[in-house]
Amino acid sequence: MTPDLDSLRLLVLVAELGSLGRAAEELGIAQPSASKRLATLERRLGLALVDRTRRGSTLTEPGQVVTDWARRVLHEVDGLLTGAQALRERQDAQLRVAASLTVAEHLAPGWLGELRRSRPELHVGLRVANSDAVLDLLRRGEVDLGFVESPTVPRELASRVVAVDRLVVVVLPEHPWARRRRPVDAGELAATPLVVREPGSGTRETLDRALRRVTARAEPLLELGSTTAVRGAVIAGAGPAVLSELAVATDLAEGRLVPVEVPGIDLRRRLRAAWPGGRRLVGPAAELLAVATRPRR
Amino acid sequence: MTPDLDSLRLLVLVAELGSLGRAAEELGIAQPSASKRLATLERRLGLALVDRTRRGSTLTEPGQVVTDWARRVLHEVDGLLTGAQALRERQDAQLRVAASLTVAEHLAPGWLGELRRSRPELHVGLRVANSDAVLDLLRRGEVDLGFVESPTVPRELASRVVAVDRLVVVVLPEHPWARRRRPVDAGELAATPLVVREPGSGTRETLDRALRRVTARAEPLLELGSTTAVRGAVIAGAGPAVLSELAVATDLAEGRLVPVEVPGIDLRRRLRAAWPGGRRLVGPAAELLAVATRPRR
DNA sequence: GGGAGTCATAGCCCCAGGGTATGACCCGGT
DNA sequence: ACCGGGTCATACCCTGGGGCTATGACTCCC
Repeated sequence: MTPDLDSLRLLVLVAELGSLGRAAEELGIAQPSASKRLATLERRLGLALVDRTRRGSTLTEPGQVVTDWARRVLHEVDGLLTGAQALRERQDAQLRVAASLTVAEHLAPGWLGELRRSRPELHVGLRVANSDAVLDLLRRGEVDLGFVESPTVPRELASRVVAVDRLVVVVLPEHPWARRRRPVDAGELAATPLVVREPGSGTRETLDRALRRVTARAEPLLELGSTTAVRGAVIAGAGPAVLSELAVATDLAEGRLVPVEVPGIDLRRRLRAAWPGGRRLVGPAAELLAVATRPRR
Repeated sequence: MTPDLDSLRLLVLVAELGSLGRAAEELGIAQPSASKRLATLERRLGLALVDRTRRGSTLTEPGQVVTDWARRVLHEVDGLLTGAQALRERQDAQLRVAASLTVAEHLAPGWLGELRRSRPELHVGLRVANSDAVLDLLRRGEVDLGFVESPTVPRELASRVVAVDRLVVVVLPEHPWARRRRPVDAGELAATPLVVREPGSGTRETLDRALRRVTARAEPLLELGSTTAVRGAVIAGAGPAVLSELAVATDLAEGRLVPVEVPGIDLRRRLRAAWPGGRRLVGPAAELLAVATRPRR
């Protein structure tokens, strides 16, 4: 029922090389194996994906679409694999990186993948820790570059903003806030019981700081220990929540969750790279920093 | 080396249920199988992902990150699977949909997945065709709802804008346009050889229309027959290109490509839903339309 | 009419991953 | 103190998917 990733890889290669045999060679398997593999993939999906002619194979019209979907799957898989490799080599690597959870989950795989495109031989080690622990690792010289989401970094470390994460208020599409014309204001948000992260988490702190001025704060509806738990509660219909835009980007894109604008409060959160000493970064660390600070949308 | 998808699914379930045995039950396999599976996944990735205690299993710190990455992979896989199912059932389904390639590749899987959340039993069939062919299918009554990217629809069909796709000029981060302060203007864009789609494609038409006023048009650098081919050429360093924002969203997010602002020209393209007759949509078609037109970012 | 290219089929073999049976351990209740 | 209910791991067997080689069918081009 579920296709396996190697078959998807094969499909993409066939699409790019135009020949089953050459795709097989690229994958390091024999041509008949590839032939059989592709046949079972087609059988599993119930779709004819490639037209086999005597002079090469081209995608059918459903094959084109499926191949594009397969590329997206493989892109995520590659992120997982490079991320896992970096986690595995966290101690002895040429470039040792530490990142807070938000950065590690959403940004680091992309950066590492991008870095590997230009420096395939570079071994990068990744450690995940909360922002304070990342700063500690930097001070003790156990990592070369860190990514934190805390608003300040101690003065013995150099730092630079690499991205701005925005917290967004999200509700289900059925929720009254999703349709409302008049925007929700800060007072109303504060007076509404929300699904939130536990106190002490970066997300919660940013929210509390943004609502500091507002006096009438409602009790939280639910306090949960992870971003995915909060997201799950919202989708299950618990109520509105405040979450990192990075964490709900695909939910927003697909309309599963709806963002609610709340004018007048600042829910932005700066994600920073930090490194030891006042000295200029050189070598691999500088390259990763360059990748992370590239201009975006 | 590459993990298989069922193991990733198992990992996510363990994370959500807190118990290996319950996850196994959910997957319909025996507990020892799940135990072994998870062990081999950990061996393959070289990471301890879950802490097994005598009263349940919880994720380790690397396990949390990997699980989140796994969720992203599975999300894409689910899109592929629902998409493939819809393609397979394109003829006899309760709701027959036709979509242009752009919509089918980037938007349809999400919509269908979302629709299936509320209506699990609904069979949806999907056909992929260019915009003109979609309109034909609608006129002949072979589909109930269509999605096109053409600027107009014939008056015997009803329609509604569901999304706006923006074409963006993209270059590699090394390209001079990526760093430049002074924006690129329409004349300069038109005078620069670009990697573009072939004449007749929707993307090319939108670009040509936007640059219609400009007299000095350079010859294309390359004309390629698919969006992915164009994207590949840009990444390989061929030169600037104009591509749908939907197609390069992840490239932009990860800094692999850099968008170049070109003030003064309109590269937007409206994606529309269309359906037969002046009558109001009812039933499944109306539900899908509602999903597709939900407010976004 | 070969030669170079495509892909499919046949037959063999191996191991990954499934299942059952069972053991080790922890915890809580009686 | 002990037993029952919960956790997960190990041992063992067996099946099937997917790898390989050898070969055939076919096309196109020179």
